[in-house]
Amino acid sequence: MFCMKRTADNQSSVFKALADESRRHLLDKLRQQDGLTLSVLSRELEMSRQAVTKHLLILEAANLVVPVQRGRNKHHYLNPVPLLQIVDRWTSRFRQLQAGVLIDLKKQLEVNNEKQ
Amino acid sequence: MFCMKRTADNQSSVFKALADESRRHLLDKLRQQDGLTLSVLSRELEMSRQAVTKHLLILEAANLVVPVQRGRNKHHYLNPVPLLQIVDRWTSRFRQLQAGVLIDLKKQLEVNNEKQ
DNA sequence: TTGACATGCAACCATATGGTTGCATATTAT
DNA sequence: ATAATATGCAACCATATGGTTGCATGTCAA
Repeated sequence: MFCMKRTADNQSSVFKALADESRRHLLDKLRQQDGLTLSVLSRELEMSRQAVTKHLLILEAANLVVPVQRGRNKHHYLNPVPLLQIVDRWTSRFRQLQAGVLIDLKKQLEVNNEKQ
Repeated sequence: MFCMKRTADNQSSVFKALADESRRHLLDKLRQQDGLTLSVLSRELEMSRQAVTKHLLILEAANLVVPVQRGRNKHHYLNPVPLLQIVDRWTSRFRQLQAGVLIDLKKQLEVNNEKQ
């Protein structure tokens, strides 16, 4: 519930967050080791701290990463829920087409041959 | 096979293609009715033809849409395979975390309470 | 207390992106 | 043939984006 409240509406922010490869690397890093701090992330991913900050803000906006301030350290925790929501939604939307793909491809190939 | 050959490597193009809402609308439109032509898409989505062209080029680069030229018409067919590949990959990557989410959230809340 | 460490914030920059306009080309229909 | 239709192509524009630099603030440890 905590992690659902802000993600249901705007799948846009999630797609946008996932669009950048650096941010996907960040997610992967956090998946390997959760709760990493800003400076650690910037060190290990060989990115400037400020760049990491900007990426993390976008990931936080998509609720994919939850920041926890502890003292002077900012820890980052992964929240897979928005990702899985998106995935489930788009899967159900397109899974049905999978069966029809072969037929479609057939159609396309016929048309292609027709033209060549 | 036909639809797999170019998508295995660069998930980047797929993420990029999905990042824009207009392109997601295009995919939805094609999901509703496959094989639509460029001008029809631009009419029904109330976008300029040139804008649609650019979006379709990006979708084609991600192999999410397959164009078929027939006479003076360019028909567009949906290919759900790259999407489902991405989805499966990222699902398997993050599904395992879903079980641990509650524990993580607990940890976060404890830390939050500790600070307040 | 004081210096090292972790982060926040704002300005700046180069490039990418989404979109438009104008013109050229190719195909269909009358 | 000729006009209407469908698309391609290139230049241009405003804004978004990813990234940097410099400085300020806040926290921990000696």
